[in-house]
Amino acid sequence: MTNRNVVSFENIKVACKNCSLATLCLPMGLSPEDMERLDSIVKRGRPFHRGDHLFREGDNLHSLRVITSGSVKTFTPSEDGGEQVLSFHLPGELIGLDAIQNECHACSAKALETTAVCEIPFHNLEELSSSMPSLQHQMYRLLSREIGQDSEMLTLLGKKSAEERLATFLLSFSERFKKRGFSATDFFLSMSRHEIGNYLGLAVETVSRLFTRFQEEGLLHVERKHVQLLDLPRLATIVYGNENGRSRQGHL
Amino acid sequence: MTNRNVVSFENIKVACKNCSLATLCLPMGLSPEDMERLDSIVKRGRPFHRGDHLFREGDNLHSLRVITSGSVKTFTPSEDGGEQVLSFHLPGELIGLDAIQNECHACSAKALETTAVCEIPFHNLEELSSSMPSLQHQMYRLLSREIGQDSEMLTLLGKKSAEERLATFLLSFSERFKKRGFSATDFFLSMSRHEIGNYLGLAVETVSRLFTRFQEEGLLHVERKHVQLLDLPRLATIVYGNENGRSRQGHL
DNA sequence: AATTTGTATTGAGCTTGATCAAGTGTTTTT
DNA sequence: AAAAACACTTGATCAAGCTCAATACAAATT
Repeated sequence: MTNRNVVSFENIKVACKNCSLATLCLPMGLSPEDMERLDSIVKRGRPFHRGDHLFREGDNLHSLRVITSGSVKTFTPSEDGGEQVLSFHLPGELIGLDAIQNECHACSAKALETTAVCEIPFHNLEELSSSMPSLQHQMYRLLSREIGQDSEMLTLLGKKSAEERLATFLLSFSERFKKRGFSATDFFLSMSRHEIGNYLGLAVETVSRLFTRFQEEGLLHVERKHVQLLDLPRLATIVYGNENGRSRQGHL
Repeated sequence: MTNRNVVSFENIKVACKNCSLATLCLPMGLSPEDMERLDSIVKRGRPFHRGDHLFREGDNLHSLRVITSGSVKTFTPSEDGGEQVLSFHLPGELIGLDAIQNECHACSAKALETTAVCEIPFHNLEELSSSMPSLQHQMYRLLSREIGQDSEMLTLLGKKSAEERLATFLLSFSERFKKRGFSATDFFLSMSRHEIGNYLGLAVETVSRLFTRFQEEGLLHVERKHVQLLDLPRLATIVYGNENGRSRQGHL
């Protein structure tokens, strides 16, 4: 017997128009009618748990996914069990874009904590965007943004010191949490030191030492995953130069 | 008096359908009719000379550009005169994709030698792709490909040793030249050692030393910009591991 | 042809951050 | 509650690759 009072996940239908993330997410800038059309192809499934794969390298591309709560890392596994963390994703962010090229995922994605996502079947999205210029435009913008973000990361890995890398990392999360209505100075990082190091091209030990040093210098307070940024201006100075930003490596 | 026998650049109209790069370029996979429509919005201007900017960081996005001959580097200049080279582009490659997000170029592009390009006004392209699903699809694919390439570069900068970086660089050019009908083992690099180092996150001196060492080890012959790869298999071993690929830094 | 300027190579020494190793604290399993 | 597994921190040492410096070579300019 089906109990009408039981709310099953399949029945939970949070529409884009009611979603607090709409201004950060794919529907950004769409008219209410367009949003409704987009909404009709979006699927909202059951949540993933810490460590679950959202998809694996080599999987066929079925859907793009938007994080609605929780967080995710994307990474390219290598034969020998190692991996390169490509990025960490927060609510409102679209993942799977690198799979469009070959209709096959080029990286894996794993939930860092309990995580809910909206799935957008790519075939439907493509079709819909064909008849909805505003959606097509938004797709171009999001794809382009991803490229721009990757470029910043290239600069980080190519030119910045360990100190600058961690400061950049922390400020990036600060801003992203702020945009989502959370504190810019007090937050929990869902990933391990190991994953931070991997992402930033540093050894775990270096990350750990830097956290300790930053704390000694009064830049932040850290206790395990809980981070409180105590001096945003000084962190910004480390990242963007001025008296503090002592960058390695030469000019061209 | 206008001499009808003088061919001016404005009159040179190499259509996509006659272009040898069509299979690598934006029109890839379009039907002849669709290609014709795309062709109608493409502009072919006069060539750029070595050192000329195709566009600068901060310029408004007018057009995407495809290299038709020559080569280009894209880079983000930093206040202090330094720069991060983001990538080197060969004929058939589309540049300017990172500008779609803000309709403003996020990097600069400079010709490394005499270089010709096709310009595709983005506004027209977007409009056209709205009524041409195959073109929209191709745009999604190209944007996605760029993201995938950036990810590979992140792995290179985050995990690979200097040796692996240069070997990867050389094999990448080898393959790209081959795709364009040139020799995979004998080619000229149009960029300086400085630019190679910048791109690979290495000092010029390291690049120079590696070229010397690779030559001593019989992997290649190099004289200034002229490179001859003598042992592709061994270069591949450096890049993709096996007995040779001694990579720094740990697994997760 | 000679000078200047820019680019590449080579050497010596140093620094940043990796590696190795041990120890502490936390979480999960039994 | 104890044990095991895991994550993080801290210390000591080492090396890859950067910096500085000198030189060689090529291209451009006079």
